[in-house]
Amino acid sequence: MTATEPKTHSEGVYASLRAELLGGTFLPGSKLRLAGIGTRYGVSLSVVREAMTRLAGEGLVRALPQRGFCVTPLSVDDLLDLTRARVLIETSVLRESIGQGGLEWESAVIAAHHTLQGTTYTTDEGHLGGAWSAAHQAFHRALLTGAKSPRLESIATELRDCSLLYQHWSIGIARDLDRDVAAEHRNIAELAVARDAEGAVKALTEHIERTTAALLAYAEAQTDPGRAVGISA
Amino acid sequence: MTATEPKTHSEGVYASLRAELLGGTFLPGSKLRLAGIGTRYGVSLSVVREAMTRLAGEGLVRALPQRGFCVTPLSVDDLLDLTRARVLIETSVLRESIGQGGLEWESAVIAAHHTLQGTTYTTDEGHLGGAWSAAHQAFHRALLTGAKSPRLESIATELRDCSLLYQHWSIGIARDLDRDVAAEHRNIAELAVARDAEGAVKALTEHIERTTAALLAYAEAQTDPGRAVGISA
DNA sequence: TAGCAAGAAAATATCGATTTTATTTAACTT
DNA sequence: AAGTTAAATAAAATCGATATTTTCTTGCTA
Repeated sequence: MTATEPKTHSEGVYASLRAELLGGTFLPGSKLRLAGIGTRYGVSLSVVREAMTRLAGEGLVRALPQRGFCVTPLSVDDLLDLTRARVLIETSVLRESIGQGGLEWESAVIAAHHTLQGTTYTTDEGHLGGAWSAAHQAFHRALLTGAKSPRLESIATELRDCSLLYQHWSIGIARDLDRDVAAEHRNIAELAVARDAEGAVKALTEHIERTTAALLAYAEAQTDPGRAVGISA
Repeated sequence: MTATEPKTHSEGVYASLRAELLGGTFLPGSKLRLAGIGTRYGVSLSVVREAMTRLAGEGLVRALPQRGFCVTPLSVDDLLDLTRARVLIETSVLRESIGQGGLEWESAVIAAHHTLQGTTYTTDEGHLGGAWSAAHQAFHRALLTGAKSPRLESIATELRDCSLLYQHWSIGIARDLDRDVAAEHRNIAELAVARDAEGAVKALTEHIERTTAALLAYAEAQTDPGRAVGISA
């Protein structure tokens, strides 16, 4: 394991909580009681609060003044906005990445793709595997590293993390796309390394939008019980 | 005044501290002692810490594990990256804004521009006026509201706020650009409202890059004492 | 005098308790 | 029985104090 020892207690709780959130442990919109989390991690309220504040800044959690924190509630509107933002930013950065990336960038992309390919998609319980999620994020991140823009990279990553919150509530349909997704990734990687900017951008756009479309279809299938899976109309 | 009463103590300190930071009160890179700020605002360390954590999330402050917080240090590299990110995002959003904005958007742009025009650029002491800064940010924000994308708007605003940190350390040269800046704003507003997307994008790009160029020239003029104004090579 | 080490001082990170605010429950009115 | 108010409970926000860690100071050594 490459788990760097957290310098501070708060940092550790932040990281763990973040992993839980991105792992789909909590129901979207559900309340996060500070005391409970504090005792669970064996720390004081202060450190939970600090971790929460940080997560709120990233948009994974929402702060409700005088009412604590809750997991960011999902909505169709936000999913559409999020998708739009992701497409706009990730494609722009990918274009620059392809234009400026060197050999080390190509290698990173190929390596990340290889790792992704070799990682199982779901766990036994049918949930998104943590390892796959990590590899997936790493792959998309690698695509953008050629642009050498820390700011843009981190913005893109943050948005991608947010959209991960949505993906844990649709694993049913996601399974149907299993084969497609792998092909899409291979396609994107190949086009990027071949320096076909427009092709890669198109493939990435479709990749992102296809996921959203699947999520929307799933949300719609839940005619009324949108609440049940945490997606409010 | 439209100053909404802060729901929570922490919120109030956060807002005040934020205003101070964007107002150029502190030297970039300087240490922010929690105890001092706490007593100054008459609150406990906890609330200062929470405010700081939030500001760190926005990039206005930097958290140094076990060593507290400092104002985000400035660097030429970061300024270049920041500019690049701003140009990329702001122009993309502006394009969409011009494409989708309705009459209410046009009105908002015109109103914001009018306010900006009527606001004094600097204070007596030669510092950037708080009122002008606010009007300036509001104008640039108004330009993007037509896109109707909360996420993209807030990302753009956050980046613009970060770049504001740089602008307080170059007011000397900024004065030379006084007339130009006003003309640039008028130009951008007119092109946007006239739905000349490409023209507006070009004008906005130049506007942003011109400011950066001025800052870089200023930084370079400070041959050695980059440290003195908080800009490290 | 420069460099290092030990001790003192200061500052941060964390805790446990208090105060304040929201939420639930229960009693009461119409 | 529905709605409303009031007490009781639970939770969050804040505080003041303690434990750690860093930073500064001072005295020593080469």
